[in-house]
Amino acid sequence: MTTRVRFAPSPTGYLHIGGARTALYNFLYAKASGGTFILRIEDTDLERSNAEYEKLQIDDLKWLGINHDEGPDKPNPKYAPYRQSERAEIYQKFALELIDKGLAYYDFCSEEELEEMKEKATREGRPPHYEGKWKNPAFNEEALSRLARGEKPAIRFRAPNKAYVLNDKVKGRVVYPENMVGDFVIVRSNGLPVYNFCCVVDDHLMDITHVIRGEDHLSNTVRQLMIYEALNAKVPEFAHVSLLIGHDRQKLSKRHGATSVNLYRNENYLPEAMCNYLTLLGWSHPKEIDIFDKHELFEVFDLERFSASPAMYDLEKLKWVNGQHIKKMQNEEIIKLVNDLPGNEFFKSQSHEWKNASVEIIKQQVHFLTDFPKMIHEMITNDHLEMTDTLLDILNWETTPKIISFLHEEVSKWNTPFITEGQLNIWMEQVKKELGVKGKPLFMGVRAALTGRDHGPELKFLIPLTPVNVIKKRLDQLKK
RNA sequence: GCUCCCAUCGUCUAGCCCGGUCUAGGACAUCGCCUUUUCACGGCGGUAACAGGGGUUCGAAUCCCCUUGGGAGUACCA
Repeated sequence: MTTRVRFAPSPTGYLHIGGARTALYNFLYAKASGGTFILRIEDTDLERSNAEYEKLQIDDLKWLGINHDEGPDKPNPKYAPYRQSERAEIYQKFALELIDKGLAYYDFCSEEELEEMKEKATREGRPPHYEGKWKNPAFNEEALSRLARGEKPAIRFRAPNKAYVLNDKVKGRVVYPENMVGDFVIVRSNGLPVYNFCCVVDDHLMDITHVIRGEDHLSNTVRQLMIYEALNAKVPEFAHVSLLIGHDRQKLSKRHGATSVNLYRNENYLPEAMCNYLTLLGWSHPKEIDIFDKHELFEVFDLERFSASPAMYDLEKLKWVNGQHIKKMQNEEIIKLVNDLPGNEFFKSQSHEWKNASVEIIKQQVHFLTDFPKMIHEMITNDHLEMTDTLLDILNWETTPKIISFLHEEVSKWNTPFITEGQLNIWMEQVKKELGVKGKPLFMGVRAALTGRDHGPELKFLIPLTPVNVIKKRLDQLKK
């Protein structure tokens, strides 16, 4: 039997970092085991679900390169549909079957009655389990007649009073003691089924073999085990991955800042870097390496190397990972991406040769794609002089004004758009011989004169990339 | 409250299942040095952890128990 795994988000918001991580783990496991990765939309909560969010989440997954083999947009007729809201009859049928078998029953209790029962139980120190009259089979007939009259009951599952054991791939052996949960609702009175029920029905019908999901579902799993049993369905393997937490060690949520994938997408983080970092939050590579592409994991990913404890989401390491991926990228690829960045007209207008040369030096020292335009502006196109103390100091050296005068004259004679490295060397020689300047005063003086800065990449790389008219403007200002 | 889960450097983690090879390894961050005209990158090095207490054992980060701390669940949410 081939492996079938699924990611089952609720379209109630943007794709969350934690969701992306779960999706990624499922995707990787499918790839590693030659299986199928399925996207299922859990939209039974009509009030909170929204078709727009479904689309946005799928977009974000696609951006991350987490591609599903089956889903609402790629249906396999054998398993479709993939939206729970479109599977109502299926759940209805299964629920009715459970009622027939006496494993579930209609519950006509009102919200108030339920609330009251719960309060009473808590007051008396009992677990707040359902104890309403409809649990009693003696009321079956009354239930049927009220149903015939058009009343709308919920359907409640009769929770067996016994212990359950789960052999979780991450948590190990988990024992749910008997009486841990009471009878729970599987179909609401409005006819819509509830998560714990449809999840099992779907996983069963879709032949899901491994359920990889967040640890927040671990307690709920006992309910699902009960339903698998009632349905006489094969129980899949479970892997409950630990949660992502914020700096306060609480479950990661909106108040921790940027927790939606689209935020990182908008800031031009590399999707491959995001995946890389997310993978590391709870899973470790057998060779202990920490920079890799998804496809490099297809061979080695497994369920055995998950950490059981929660992981703190930390931007610092993500920043570093992103930088590492930039260094790994081909210049051509970077050029394409940088070209599309906003506010980047200068870069776009340059020759391919120029782009390649600038990318080559800049990629060595940045962490983000957006640093490219920033660096280009800062080092190359900006003709505004920033008078730092260090720069002022350099300008006050007795040799510097001589260098400025000399270069001012030389550069003004220059009329091609760029200065060549060869020409720069000639000038350096001339300054050295004719003006008698060498060492630090030479390099810093020339740097100050040509760049108007006290820092930057090596001059021999930088100057051939800088337009002559920018250099001229800088020299004009310095001359005064 | 009850139930379940978790516990190694500030952070992510290796090691734990199959006790000795661990004076606990790697990575991020941090600090120092080297390289560089400067910054960055890079290289080298440093600081830094087995939550506490009991067992079991010749020997425990590794096995068991308790305590403490953290997390999740306890819905006609997912």
